[in-house]
Amino acid sequence: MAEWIAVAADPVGAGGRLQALGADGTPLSAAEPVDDLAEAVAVREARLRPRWVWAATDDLYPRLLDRVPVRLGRCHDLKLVEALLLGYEGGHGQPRSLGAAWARLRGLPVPDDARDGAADGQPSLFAADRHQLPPDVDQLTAVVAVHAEQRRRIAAMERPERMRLLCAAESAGALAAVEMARDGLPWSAAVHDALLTDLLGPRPSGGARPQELDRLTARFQEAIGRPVNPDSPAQVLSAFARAGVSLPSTRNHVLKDAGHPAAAILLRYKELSRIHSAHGWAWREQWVGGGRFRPEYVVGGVVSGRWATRGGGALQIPRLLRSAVVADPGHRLVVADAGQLEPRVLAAMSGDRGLCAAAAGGDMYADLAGTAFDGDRGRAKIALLAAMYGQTSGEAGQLLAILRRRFPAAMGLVEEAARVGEAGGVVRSQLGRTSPRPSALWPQDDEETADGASPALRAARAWGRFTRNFTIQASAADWALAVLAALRRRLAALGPDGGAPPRLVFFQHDEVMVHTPVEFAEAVAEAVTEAAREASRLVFGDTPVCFPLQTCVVECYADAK
DNA sequence: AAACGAGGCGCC
DNA sequence: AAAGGGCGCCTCGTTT
Repeated sequence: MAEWIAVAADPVGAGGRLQALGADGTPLSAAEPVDDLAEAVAVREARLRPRWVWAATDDLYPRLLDRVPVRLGRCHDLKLVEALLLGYEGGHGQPRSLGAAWARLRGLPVPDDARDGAADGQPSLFAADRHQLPPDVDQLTAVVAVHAEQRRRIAAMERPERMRLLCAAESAGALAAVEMARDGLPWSAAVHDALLTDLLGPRPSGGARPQELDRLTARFQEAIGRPVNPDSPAQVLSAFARAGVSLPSTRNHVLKDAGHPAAAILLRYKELSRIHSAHGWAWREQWVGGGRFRPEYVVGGVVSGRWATRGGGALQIPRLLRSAVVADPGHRLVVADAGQLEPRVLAAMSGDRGLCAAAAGGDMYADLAGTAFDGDRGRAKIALLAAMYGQTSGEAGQLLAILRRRFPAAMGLVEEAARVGEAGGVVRSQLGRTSPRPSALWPQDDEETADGASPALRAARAWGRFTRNFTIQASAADWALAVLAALRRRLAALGPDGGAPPRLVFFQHDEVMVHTPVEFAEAVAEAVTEAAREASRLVFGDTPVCFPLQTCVVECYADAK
């Protein structure tokens, strides 16, 4: 019956308290103590499918899952919502814990989030500490009060329905993040090992260096004529200088054009060295167990709404290693990737007629090339990326002039976002996620320099590029989160009771992966397509822009295209 | 010994 | 004319 139920876990033990809430957030009944919170939540989930209201998903949901294998449908994460609302209200960076929100509500001194368990990774002894609540404040009371206040704040906004959607999607993402961290990404140690051995030589014992890295180091030193450490950019630069090659840096694109035989060897060394140090045997020991790679996702870890990860570099799995991601026997991976998401977002947000027409089809860049760039798809792509990132150097400058002439509304949107940022203002995503303000130190000194670009001016322009990109990147994240939430709900409806249901196992900005028994694979692929359609309508409304989610069913991630 | 910024590169 | 946005994590080399 109750659509919303507030939850607080007891400081010690398995118990807690629940309280049903009405449509405006006010309690419908007295708080109900329960001995086994996880069991009580599971029972009510099955019966009522409410939206669970609690201090922080990353704190409570894992503890529930430790006791009962229940999957919850919906929640309202007070900490994540508080961060969204604070940002919207211009208060980025303020403490967002339950205790901080409570203190602001009551006009009390606001505790900082420094000892917030979720923030520093150090779980504190008592749940009350975790949420920064004073010892004399009842947690459930605070949950109910802060929740009601958050709903009031949302209702007062210009577009409350959009912020509600954003809060729901962010909270659903928090549920998914906990579940994905527990389920893990299928990872074949055998395939990974074969790959490493093939590239680096047999696994060295102790802390020894792999054969191939030693061999490449020796070859590089011979070619450059000095015993330099290839991992030291400073040593490498001076060695090249002594060999008569002056380089501005040791970056890949510089080395590619260095015109010295040692450069090619060094490039290969750097490629393999990175694999070894970032995703080698030591990495696997630390992050892979039981055939699963278990990273920890940090929802709300990026101001644009993208997720971050803690440990394991889950969002940087090298393409080279994707063959190690293999479905269990009898299972498949459904990999879905939103192609050209950001330019499509730009089209939908700006409503630019020409760009919308291009974004109605399957390959925007190709379409654009045909209408504005003499059939040159590569230039069309560079132009659009430059518009969204604020690039002006090289050929991008000319291409931007074409965009400005042909797609004035789209260019107007990103240029206005840049101007706002340069002036120290904030911009918002489609659903209302808000950019931070530039640091308080900015803009101060404005001493003119010879070329006219004072430090303050350069900083302002850099911030303009940030707000320009934020508008697009954060709106793309809005859409991706909405897809994730919609897909998660559809998957829950798919799975059998008791058996192994389809599971979300990976989410990376504009890409999702589901691990599923083979008999559900086609249904999962269908669910992905429907989730994309649903998210597009929810986030962008009635737009001609198409947001295709390319989906493929594979046994191995490397086979996804 | 630990902390930090810089340089660099993986992913989107 | 104007030096392309976001992240995590590695190593180096210096500072504390």
